[in-house]
Amino acid sequence: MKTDKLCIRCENCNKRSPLFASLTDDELKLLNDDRHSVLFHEGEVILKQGTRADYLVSIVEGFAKMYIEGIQNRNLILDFVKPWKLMGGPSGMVKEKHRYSVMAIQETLVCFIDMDNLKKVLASNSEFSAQFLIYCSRNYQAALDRLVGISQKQMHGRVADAMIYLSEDIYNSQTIGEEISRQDISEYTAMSKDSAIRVLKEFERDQIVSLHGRQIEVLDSGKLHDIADKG
Amino acid sequence: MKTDKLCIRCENCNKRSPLFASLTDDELKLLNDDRHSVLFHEGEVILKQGTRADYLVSIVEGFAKMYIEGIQNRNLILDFVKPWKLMGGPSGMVKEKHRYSVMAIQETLVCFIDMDNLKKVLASNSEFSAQFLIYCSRNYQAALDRLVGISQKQMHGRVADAMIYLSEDIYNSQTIGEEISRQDISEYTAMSKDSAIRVLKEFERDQIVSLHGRQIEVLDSGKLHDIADKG
DNA sequence: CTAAATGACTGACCTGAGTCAGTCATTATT
DNA sequence: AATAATGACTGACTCAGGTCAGTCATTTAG
Repeated sequence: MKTDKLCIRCENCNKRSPLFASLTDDELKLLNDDRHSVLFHEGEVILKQGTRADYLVSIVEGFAKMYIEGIQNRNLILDFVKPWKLMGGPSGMVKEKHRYSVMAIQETLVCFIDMDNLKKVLASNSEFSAQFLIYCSRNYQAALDRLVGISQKQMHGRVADAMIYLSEDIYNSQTIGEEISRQDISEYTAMSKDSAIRVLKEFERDQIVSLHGRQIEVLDSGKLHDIADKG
Repeated sequence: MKTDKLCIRCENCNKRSPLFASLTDDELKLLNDDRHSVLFHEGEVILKQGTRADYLVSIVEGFAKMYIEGIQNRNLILDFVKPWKLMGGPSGMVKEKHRYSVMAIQETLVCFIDMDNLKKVLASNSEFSAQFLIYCSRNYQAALDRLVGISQKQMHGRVADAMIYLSEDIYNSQTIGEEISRQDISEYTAMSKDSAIRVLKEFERDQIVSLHGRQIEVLDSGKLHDIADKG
């Protein structure tokens, strides 16, 4: 594990996480107590479902997936996460175990922030507390959206959703990188890997995407949105 | 609409909502400004998806369902709610429109609390703010649980989940009341009404439940849990 | 009192989507 | 260089679960 990339002084990098914008220097210092950075390699588990939620986890650099380990070893990917996503907040609030795992998809630098310190800052800074509440609310709403998508759309709609999400929100590009496997797509869309491959191939046949190995290029974003809307 | 049941003085009834326990009398008074109670009849919409989230909604008496109006008029019931459930918080925080509707299943008394007043109290009372955050986190976690249940369990498991939820969490009784229709069960379990009926009938055949009209009596809660766990 | 509407229920049918077995190409191992 | 392992891909088969058409019992409306 390399150390040269680790954040020793966190005051700077904290300021880049929009949520931390409202914190005073003193409050940032408090968060930095017991804070530590760790570099994870591809495939390594950053946060494991079932462990005690003692830390807030912040992605500083890299790329990871957040997933629930469900029934019979089936995973459900909740989100692909990049800087400056925070994780573990909701579980930390209720003093429970983490309800999901996080795994690095690329080399990923992560900061662990002590939950007790977070709570102190939440109690002392009402603006920060309001922002944090907004962040939790957005998580909730995103979960509701996925609930509807997964329960009411069929395969084509769900894959279209995934393509839109990945290209527009995650990659900000027509090209979805090769770090996303077919298996990942199937776990994000709640379907079997074979079915995901099949649908992607149909999209390629219909000139909606083009496939270069793992890399996926969105050719017709309009059609993608149509399919996603219709279900 | 009857008025004799309406809460004119809310200080008392506020104290029964566990979330409000940490509020001072002054803060309660602030919440009670612009607060109003309304009695809804069965089938009436208490809160409509898409309207501005200006109020926090609190169920004071009665029984309602919280549901998302999804694609092609298909609904997804998120929750059956009874006193003292709060709703509309997450949407209110992000100053957006409500992401779900709420409909009275029985005659239901509801309090509307002004969102701006709520925010003032959140800012002034950090203990309340922490409690509110916990409430939002629990909502989020419940949504994650449903996400896994709906995407990874098949019909029998999902209906078993619904029976357990209704009898253990909502009715606190082996008997699920006749205000829950088959359609409601199908919208809670994300399946067609016909399939829900079919599964319930199989459960009856297998002595797991007994059906008396709309009323459902849980006979073998152990078997129900087995089915729910296996998926 | 009759007619229409509603909701539980059932059987027949059909299709969306998972499973399985296997090919091919690429990468890792010895 | 040969072998094993991995992951994308495909076709054939199966089945869970949705749709449809219709019955029956119970309410509601005229």
